[in-house]
Amino acid sequence: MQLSCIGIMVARMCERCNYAEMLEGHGVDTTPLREAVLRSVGDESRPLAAAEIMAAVRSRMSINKVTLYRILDLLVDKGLVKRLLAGDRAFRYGMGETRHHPDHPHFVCSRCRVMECLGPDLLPVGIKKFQTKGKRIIKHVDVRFEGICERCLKAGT
Amino acid sequence: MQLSCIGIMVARMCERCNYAEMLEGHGVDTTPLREAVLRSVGDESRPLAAAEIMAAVRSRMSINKVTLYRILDLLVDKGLVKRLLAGDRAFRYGMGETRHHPDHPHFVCSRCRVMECLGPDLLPVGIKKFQTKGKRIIKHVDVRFEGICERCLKAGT
DNA sequence: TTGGGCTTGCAACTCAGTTGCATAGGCATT
DNA sequence: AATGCCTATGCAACTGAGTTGCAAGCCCAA
Ligand SMILES: [Mn+2]
Ligand SMILES: [Mn+2]
Ligand SMILES: [Zn+2]
Ligand SMILES: [Zn+2]
Repeated sequence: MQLSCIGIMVARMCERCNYAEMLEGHGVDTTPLREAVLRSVGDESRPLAAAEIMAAVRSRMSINKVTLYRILDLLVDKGLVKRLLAGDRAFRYGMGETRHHPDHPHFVCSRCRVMECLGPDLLPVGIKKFQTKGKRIIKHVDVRFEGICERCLKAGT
Repeated sequence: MQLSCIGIMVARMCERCNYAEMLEGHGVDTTPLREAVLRSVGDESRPLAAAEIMAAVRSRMSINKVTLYRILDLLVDKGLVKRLLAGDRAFRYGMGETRHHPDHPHFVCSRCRVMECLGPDLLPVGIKKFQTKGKRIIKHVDVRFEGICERCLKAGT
């Protein structure tokens, strides 16, 4: 089923994800707030700042700022969510790697600071072979493209 | 002349850089503080946080926090210095690209958060070809390796 | 029913950087 | 010399994003 062909289903970005199930699968007890936070991240096509996640969760239920940050810490810690750097002082949060969501680079617009996901095919080759080089241990590689996004380009100067 | 063969010369990381000259060459009037900030960045082999730069400058002269941030903004704006992301909330500052300092990726230790420069040869190939792909304009690509540094490995658990 | 461990909330705090406004020097114009 | 303007610097107060400390509520086990 295509995402573009329907109305009510479009609300969920990833219809293959059962968020409660994902939580339990990673050893995290499900609570309404945890599920709502994970859903807010998973339903978006781009990584969100904490303030955006808070707004999304609050459109459905009430949540405190501290609780949100604690849930995000937990989800990042358990690998369900990935904390990303956009170049400003606010972290972005996107879904962690799974079979459906392979590792991929991101693009950040230096004008509006919106972050977008790029295809995994844009991950430059030759990255894996550095994992063992030198005396340091390399755990992961982060590739971030920066420039001007389509929306800002259209908006002109 | 090799960096490793001498005593007194070792203090300066880059003996090819005349910092006052670099400032003027980028259209920035030289002042003692600007030169000291640029020197503090250029003399280090790794990118520094603002607090570290402040300590380095203050070992030679007096500088206010706001002045430091304004000088860093200016140097970044003029391309003399590059603002880098380490994964915590503090930016790091390293020398901008020149003939002597080509673009290169960085490594950040997720335990101690120290950032190190890696050789330009570790820049994965195939990055340049994405510059024109899609409707967005890509200005630069940032590659960041993360893991455990040599010092933290030696220090054990 | 009592106690311990989670989960959440609220207030206060921290850290890194920013803003507003004042002061001081340099140079040109009168 | 006096005036005005422009730039560089300093000081105090502020901001935004995230953190800490502690209390309250809930669940289940003993
Ligand atoms: Mn992504
Ligand atoms: Mn570097
Ligand atoms: Zn944009
Ligand atoms: Zn380390």
